[in-house]
Amino acid sequence: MIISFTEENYIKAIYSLASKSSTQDVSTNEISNYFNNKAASVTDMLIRLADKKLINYQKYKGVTLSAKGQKLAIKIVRKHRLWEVFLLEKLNFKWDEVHDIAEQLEHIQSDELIERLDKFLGEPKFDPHGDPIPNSNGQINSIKAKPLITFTKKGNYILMGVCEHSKEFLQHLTQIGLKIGDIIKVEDINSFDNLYKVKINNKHILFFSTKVASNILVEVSK
Amino acid sequence: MIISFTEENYIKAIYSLASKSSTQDVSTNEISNYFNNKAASVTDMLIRLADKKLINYQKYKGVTLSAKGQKLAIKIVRKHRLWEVFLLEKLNFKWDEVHDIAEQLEHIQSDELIERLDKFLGEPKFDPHGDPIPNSNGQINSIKAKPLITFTKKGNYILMGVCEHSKEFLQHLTQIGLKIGDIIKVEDINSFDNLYKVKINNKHILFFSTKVASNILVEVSK
DNA sequence: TTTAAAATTTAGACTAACCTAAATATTTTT
DNA sequence: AAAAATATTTAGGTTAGTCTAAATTTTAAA
Repeated sequence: MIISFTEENYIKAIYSLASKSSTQDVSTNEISNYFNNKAASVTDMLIRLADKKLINYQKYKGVTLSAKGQKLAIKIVRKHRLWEVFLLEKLNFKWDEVHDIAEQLEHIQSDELIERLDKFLGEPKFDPHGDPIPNSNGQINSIKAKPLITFTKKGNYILMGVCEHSKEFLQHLTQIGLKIGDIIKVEDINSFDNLYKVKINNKHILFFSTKVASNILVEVSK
Repeated sequence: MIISFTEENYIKAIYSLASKSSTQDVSTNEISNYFNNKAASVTDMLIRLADKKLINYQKYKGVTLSAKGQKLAIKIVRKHRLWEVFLLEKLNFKWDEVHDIAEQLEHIQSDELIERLDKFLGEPKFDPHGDPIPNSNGQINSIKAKPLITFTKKGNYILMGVCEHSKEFLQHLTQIGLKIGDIIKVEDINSFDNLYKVKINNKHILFFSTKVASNILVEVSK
């Protein structure tokens, strides 16, 4: 069965929206907001995706991915994240530059290519933003890291990833000198404005806004 | 200006047909044979490509690429050949496997990506089939190699490339133990059936049919 | 040089993926 | 529970890229 570029993007969007939202079903409006297109266009596509058995769709009730759709979504995510690693590690792109190119590369059709790329990169487990890379069976390491803001105690944390993936946010982190793997020592959390006073890699002091603190994923350092 | 995947393929086809044919203009029929589609579909597309100033088109007279179209074609060829090198050298694909995947990869849009890929690969001058890789300015090293069949004298030649790019032909060459760079010593050319008796790398004897001899590109070895 | 054959274009139709406007369902508010 | 607001679908239209069938132009042959 031929699945178009556009259909793949819808499947990925549904997967991503479902994982972010608390409810099971993804609504037509959520999808049209995601793509900045019209709800009518989304309905059109949902009918097509349902015909192809990629989603479970009931009029007015929203959609969930079928087993087949789920498998496809995870495969696309795997490809996207592997290509991001390639672009960063091999071609020296920056972590805020890799997403857009990987958006294109993820649609290349060749199972052999994915597996060889995976081996070439040394079977990485995480992409440059700290997101886990599904294995070839579609299994995904669930990440233990949580947003820094959920921690209210002083101590040492390690930066494991980000929730927010926008260029602007990633560039901001780079600009203040933060990267994945950095040790973040929380020295103080201001009780009035919730500002985090932290020391990075035992070197320089920074202050994290709640916006930063809620969008970086950390683990407690041992 | 947005140029679609399909439009790019037409530009590439016109480029390739023009370089193979003796006449200047490429006809509608040649293009429809190339794509195994209908002449009417081609006419439709030619009108669109002419609107975009990518080709010079006159009803019933065939087409040539405009300067803009030429530039685009060469860029696509550059991408295609660089990706082929990547697939062979880095991912260990065989030379008969790289074409189909490169057909997809050549449409990825990112000038930065091409230049970084080029550097990563060590700025290769030829692809796995011996075809020259255009540089970033669109200049192409013209190849001096000629089909073995054009040589009628005994002596030493080096296999520089192939004219025929089909999987079947490439697999045949691999199967008889021939690869680019091999030394071909022509020991005899049969005057009756034109069979070439050759010795490869001073080791094993082979016989080349005229089909093989006319589809491999060689240079005289010094 | 007129006729026959081949090549090419035009006309009209189809699908994918989008759109707008109108109709219908669902949810929220009063 | 009726009215208002919001969400969703339906109906009908658009463009890119394809098709078939018919018309036209060019080329080759008699």
